Formats: sequence, C-alpha cells, structure tokens
Amino acid sequence: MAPYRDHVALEHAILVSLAERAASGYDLTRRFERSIGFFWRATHQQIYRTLARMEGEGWVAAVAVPQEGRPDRKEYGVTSAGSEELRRWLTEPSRVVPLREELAVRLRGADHLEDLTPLLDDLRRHRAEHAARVRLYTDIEARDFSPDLDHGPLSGRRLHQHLVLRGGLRVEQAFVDWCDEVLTSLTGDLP
Amino acid sequence: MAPYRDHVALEHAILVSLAERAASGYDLTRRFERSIGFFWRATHQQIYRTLARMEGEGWVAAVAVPQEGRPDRKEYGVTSAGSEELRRWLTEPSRVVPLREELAVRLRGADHLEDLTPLLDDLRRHRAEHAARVRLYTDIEARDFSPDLDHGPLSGRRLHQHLVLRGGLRVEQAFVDWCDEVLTSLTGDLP
DNA sequence: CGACGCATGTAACCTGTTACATGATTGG
DNA sequence: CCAATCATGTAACAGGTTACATGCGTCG
Repeated sequence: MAPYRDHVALEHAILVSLAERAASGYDLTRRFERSIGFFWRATHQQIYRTLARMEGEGWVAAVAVPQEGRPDRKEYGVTSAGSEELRRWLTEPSRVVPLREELAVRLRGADHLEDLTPLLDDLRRHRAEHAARVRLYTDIEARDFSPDLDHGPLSGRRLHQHLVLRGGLRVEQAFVDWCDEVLTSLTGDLP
Repeated sequence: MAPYRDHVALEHAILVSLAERAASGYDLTRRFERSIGFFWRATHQQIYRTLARMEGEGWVAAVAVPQEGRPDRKEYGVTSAGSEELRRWLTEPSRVVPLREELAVRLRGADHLEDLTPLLDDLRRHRAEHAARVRLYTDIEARDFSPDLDHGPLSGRRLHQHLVLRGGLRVEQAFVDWCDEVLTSLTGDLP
C-alpha cells in the first residue's frame, strides 16, 4: 500500500486553502470551521503543528505582518515547491473512506435497552443537526452559486467548489432521510 | 466536553458484537471486515489491543478453547460489568460526526490541474466502489431482512440491524449520485 | 470589569496505520 | 511445495483530541 502520508489530506487541504488565498494559522482555523471545513475538519492545534512541519518541508513560507495593537500575524503562502507538491498529490488516487457512524453502532446495540427513549432523543438530535447542515448548504448554494445570467454556467474554481457543496448536501440529506426512516420505524409514526 | 472515551466507539462496538455472540480476536477481526464493520472499521491490531484493555477493565473475559492442530482460541465473552457498561453507553448522546472526504478536498483543488483526467479516473473508481457497496447491501437486505410472512414485520435485534443497513444503503447511494453529478458536470455527459 | 475575539502556541494522551513476527494446517 | 487461512501478537509512528497557557483590544 502506498505510503501513509499520501493519503493524509490535512497538509494538502491546507495547500488547497492557502493556494486560494494566503492566510495565518488563525485564518485557516476559521476556514476549517466552515467552507473547506465542511469536508475536512481540523482544530487550531492541528493546523499550527502542521504549518510548522510544512514550513520545514519548504511547502509554505510565512511573512510576519505587524499589526496595530494586536500580535503579529504570520501570513503563510504556498511556495513553488508547495505548489508542485499540490499538483502531484492531486493526480494520486484517493481512498474510498469507509463509513464510521457511532450512532449506527448504538442502534445496532439497541436491543440491550429496555427503554429506547434516550436513543430516540439522540436520533432526533442527529436529525436536527443534519437538517441544519442541509439548510446551511442550501443557503450558501443560493447565495454563492446561483447561475450567473451574465456569465452563464459556473466553471473553474467556483464550479468545483459548488460540486463539493453538492456532495455535502446529498450526504447530509441522506442522513436526515435515514433518521426519519429509523424514527418512523421505531416509534410507529413520524417524529 | 464529556470525557474522550465516552465517544470512542471501538470498545463499545466490540461489546455490541460480543453480546450478540462470544468470539475470539480473530472472529472479531472478520466481523469488523463486514457486518458491523460496514459502519465501524477496525484492524486486528486495534482489536487485540483493545480486547486486552477491556479484559483489564473487567468488561470481557476469555476462556481458552483448545483445538486440534490449531493454536488455542481465546474466546471472549461480555461480563456483567461489560454488559452494564454497554447499557450505560447506549443511553449517552453520541457525536454528529463531521464529514471527512478526501475526494472533496481534491475536487476543491482541481483548478490547479491542467489535465483533469486523473481526477476523473479517481471519481470513477469511487463511483464503482460505492456502487459495489450499494449492491452488496441490497443483496444482504434481500437475503437477511426480507419481511417474513410467518412472523410479520421485523422487530428487535433484526429490525435494528436492518435499519443500520438502510443507513449504509442511503449514504452509499448518495455518494454514487454525487459522483454521477460531478462526472456529468465535468465531462459534459454521463460516465 | 467581564466576556469575547484575535493570535499563537505546548504538552499529554488516545487512536489508527503499517510493518514485522511467529507458527501450524489445509488445499491445490 | 506453495499459497492461503487460522491465530495472536509487538513495535514504531502518524494523526487527532483535550487541556493548559499567554496576552492584548474591544464592546457592553
């Protein structure tokens, strides 16, 4: 099997994000809480640690940007070596990630409960969370990816971003539908 | 936030599986390659390591089963403490796991490629893999979870197992549909 | 004056992955 | 005889999570 690191996307997710626009660790942290973070999560600790390693590898370089009354920002940009690495990585085959759904494990063990109430509550929480994501992605789609009458269909980076969002929408909707099916089946009617 | 371990499902996934039927580490490894493994993957190294820890915690106990011409099997069963722990865990709220989709990160960086061919090939591979899972789950559903005319609708453990499988079906189908949408959008026609 | 946002980190720990290791039997 | 399957592990390392730590500015 191919070396471990080729399949670890955080470094490359950071390269993708920095290639779109230079950023500090703090900026990246916020990006990984939304936009690219909808498909690849990372905490600030991971980001700072990884940025330091990437700087050592010469994939990114930082310039200190002094600010009034705030600590300096270390603004990172992609070096030409980083850009080359990104292009190399983009042509590699990627893993088909197996599902990992804790709720499914719980449901599978549900016959050990006399009272299903806590599990049903959990299912309703999950449903609400996934439905909220569907709404969020739908809103973003309407705001940022409506077909532009002046420029015709989307293309290039915006098209790709839109397609990624469509994936999030589809998967989150599938989870909502699944929660509904389970709740209907276990309670005898709709939640 | 709640302690780390309450959200780590491997120990509890093992409890669920052992509660269904006692097993050796080897048996568990195979189960985690199918059935429960469709929703929670684990390698034999993880399983042996975790079983040892669980034995230390008194959640499981092993009896050595001598075999003709083969190494002894260490057959693990759930202790009453393990059973109690399982019931406790089942009533806890679980995390809504964020998506983590490497392919989406790649797609988002696709505008850095002059030639999309390798990425399109990767998409077709992913599509094929997800479609294979849909077929597999559909086959299992037909074989194991068809409504039984003698006993009416499913209930209890079999119902729960079926609902879990339904989730896998829905999510895998969503991935297939997404791959089709992306391929159609990027190539101008159906794959 | 207290909470929140900006901004960057260290340390400890847990989980997951990969490679390595052993040794027997069964089937082609 | 060679490969696959049964059966159980160790060791090294990479990645992810949580807690801890610091310090300034702004807004209410």
